[in-house]
Amino acid sequence: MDNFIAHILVVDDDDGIRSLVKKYLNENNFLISTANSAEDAAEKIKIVKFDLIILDIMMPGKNGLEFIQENKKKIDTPIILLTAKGEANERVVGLEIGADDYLPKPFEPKELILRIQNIISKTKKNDLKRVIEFKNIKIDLNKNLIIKNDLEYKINNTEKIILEKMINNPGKTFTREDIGLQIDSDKERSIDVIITRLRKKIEIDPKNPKFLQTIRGSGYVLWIE
Amino acid sequence: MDNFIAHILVVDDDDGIRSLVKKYLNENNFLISTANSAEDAAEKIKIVKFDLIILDIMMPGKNGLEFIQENKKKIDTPIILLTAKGEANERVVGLEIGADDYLPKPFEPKELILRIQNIISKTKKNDLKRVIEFKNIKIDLNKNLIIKNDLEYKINNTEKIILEKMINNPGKTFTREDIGLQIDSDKERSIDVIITRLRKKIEIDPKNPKFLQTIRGSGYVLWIE
DNA sequence: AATATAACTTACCTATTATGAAAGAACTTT
DNA sequence: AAAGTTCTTTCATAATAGGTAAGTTATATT
Repeated sequence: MDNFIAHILVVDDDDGIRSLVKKYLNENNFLISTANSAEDAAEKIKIVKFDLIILDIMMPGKNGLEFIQENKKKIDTPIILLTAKGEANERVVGLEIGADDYLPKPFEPKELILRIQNIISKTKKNDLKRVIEFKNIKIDLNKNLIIKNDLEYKINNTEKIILEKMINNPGKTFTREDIGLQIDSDKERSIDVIITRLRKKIEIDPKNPKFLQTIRGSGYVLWIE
Repeated sequence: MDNFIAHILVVDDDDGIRSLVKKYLNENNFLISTANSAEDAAEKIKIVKFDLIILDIMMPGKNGLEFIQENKKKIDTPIILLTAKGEANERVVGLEIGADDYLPKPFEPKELILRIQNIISKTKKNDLKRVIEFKNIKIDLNKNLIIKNDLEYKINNTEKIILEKMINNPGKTFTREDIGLQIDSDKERSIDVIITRLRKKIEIDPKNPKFLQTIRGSGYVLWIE
């Protein structure tokens, strides 16, 4: 009974809906937490890492869209929006600013489950790599180590956060802003410097980076293969 | 402007909606065919391979759900369902039997586009060529590299944009204006220069271009084979 | 063949962007 | 409090993009 599929945060100001959804999802093996406002939710996601957030758009105080705008980049938890029926405009905005899916009210509980499973399966299938190896380099995020030519280099927390993101999105270009959000810094110069340091550890020839490359005008990419 | 993103079949018994959707999607670079019934659609998919089907559920004769059940397994074209508002039940059934997404009426055209792009990108991602090889040349748009005779040449963003277009439309002549639009330049001479630079990287004998050829008075073509 | 038009090439210039080193500030650990 | 880390700042230098100009070459037109 304690073997849950996923931990979901349900954000809705309506007590009825919250408890209804909670009850139904509980019966279907999801672990549910709830929040009754965007502010409440913002607090909770600081503490717990959820697998999914179900978010009502219309709420007193901050609404769902505002919540997404403020938090989506920092967290990468998928979000399903609950929209009032017919509110096509809100759905558009929601998807544009980063919701992963939406569900127009009223919805069948069964549909909610389908949508949830769809999203969870997407995000769970690439479970995160912690140890990778390529060429003569081994990166071990569990031990905070990079091993290059049998030499061990320690990586600190910042470096680890960046590497973790990049390793799990090889080939994806990260802007300095992207990286900054992860490590909670808005100093672009600092990010340059951190990249330089990383290169010293990860690259065979740090002056001619093969793996951690610059995309001029855009940011940085990690190539592994 | 014969360069469509995707070929879409719109199935709806309502003339108004059909032509409206067709018009809007046309303006957004989709090639649209229409069918006014499930039966009609069934005929058309026998002949043409569409990239996507937009399907109204409620139609006289066979309805959308029946259409899916009878055809989904044979074809692997993704389907977006148009559902009447509030018909949660139909949505559930639709998703269960194989629709890929649904759109509750009324919808914003913009939302339709978003949904379409979402699905197309999933299915087409692997179709858009990012790495191609011919003769002794390999173009890797992911890594921004051209490899010729085992020598690596970096390509910058401008070159990449041009190459990407050309690679995905080999044999098509691009005017300088076409190219200029892509790279946001209206300087024809500049484009000459960029082509020259590209040839140095891509051609075995840049003075006698085999791949990136001039169509005098018109523009340039890329031949790959 | 003479002329006009179009395309190519080279070299140069400027603005932008990235890098590297070094030193100080902020934070942790001992 | 001292020592060690890590982040930030600054600044000088380097690399790159992409446009311009001008002479050269190729192609078409008469």
